[in-house]
Amino acid sequence: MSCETDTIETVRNSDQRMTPQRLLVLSAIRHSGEHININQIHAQVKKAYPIINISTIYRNVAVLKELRLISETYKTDGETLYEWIGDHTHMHMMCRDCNDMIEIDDKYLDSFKKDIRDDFGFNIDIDHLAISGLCKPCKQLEQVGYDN
Amino acid sequence: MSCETDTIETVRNSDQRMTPQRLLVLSAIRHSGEHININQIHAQVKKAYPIINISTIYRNVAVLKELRLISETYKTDGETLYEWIGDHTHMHMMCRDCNDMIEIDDKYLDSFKKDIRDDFGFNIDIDHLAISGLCKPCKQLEQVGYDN
DNA sequence: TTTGCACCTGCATTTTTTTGCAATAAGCAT
DNA sequence: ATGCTTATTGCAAAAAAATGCAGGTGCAAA
Repeated sequence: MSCETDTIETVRNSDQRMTPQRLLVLSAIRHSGEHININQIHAQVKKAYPIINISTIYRNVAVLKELRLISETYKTDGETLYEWIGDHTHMHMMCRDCNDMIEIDDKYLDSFKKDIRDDFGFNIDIDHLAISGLCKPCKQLEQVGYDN
Repeated sequence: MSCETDTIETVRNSDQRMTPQRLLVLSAIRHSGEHININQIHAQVKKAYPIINISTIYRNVAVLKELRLISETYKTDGETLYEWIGDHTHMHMMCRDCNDMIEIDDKYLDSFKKDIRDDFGFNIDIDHLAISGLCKPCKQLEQVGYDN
């Protein structure tokens, strides 16, 4: 896989080493459908490398996040999810009632980002935010007067 | 303080009770300058109520957050901060290099919120997000070719 | 290929956060 | 005021996450 090669280069070019453990963490995240949490990564990596320690997972995830190869999303219910940063960057909207998450293309942020850059000089990362709110169905339930 | 009265009503109207512990957590957050973390809340409450348990702080913070009296912000460096939700709602931009945080008025989100509501029916909360990015000074350093 | 240095790992330990449970107390109704 | 129901608390214990350290290992340079 050539994309794997890019990844390895990215890691090496930054004074970091590509260890088997790190590679496994990386591919667990990449090959999971979309979002994956620490325990799922651990379980996945264990299949190929049973003795790996959970702290190694934590530390590798921190490194990969730092390198911006993966994104970290704090769900509003507390869970932390990781995701491969591919080309279709997006953000997350999470419903505060049903906890459902929808993905929204980054293009919606374009003008917001521009305003912030113009007025504050702050350059927003197209990082993955879990923005909380009320999804359509829950909003409708609320309007019907059906409390919670 | 009449505002305190409103708060107490909010709590009572939702099947929750206003205990001395809860009130102290509430005012610790309210009277802190802006952001405050769990340990700071704990330390603050202890002054008036020395035997309070840290788990009580965690649980009260969760309740107050649920009631939307306080906001919870995950900084990109991992720290979790709490803040009283007053009238001047705002969001946070945190620099991924220097970790400095700036506050930005919610009005900047208005058109973004409208777009999301129109296209997805999702109603974004004016919650406090810590959006990561590069602040002006760090961006300039980067452009000078001064790595990290 | 070999060497050397700095990064990484696993393990043990500490710190932080969550949870179960019995006792307590808030606050509504009488 | 008093009693009753049930949320809340403190404590202990569990679970989750972070950290220190000594030995192992990637990998660039010789």
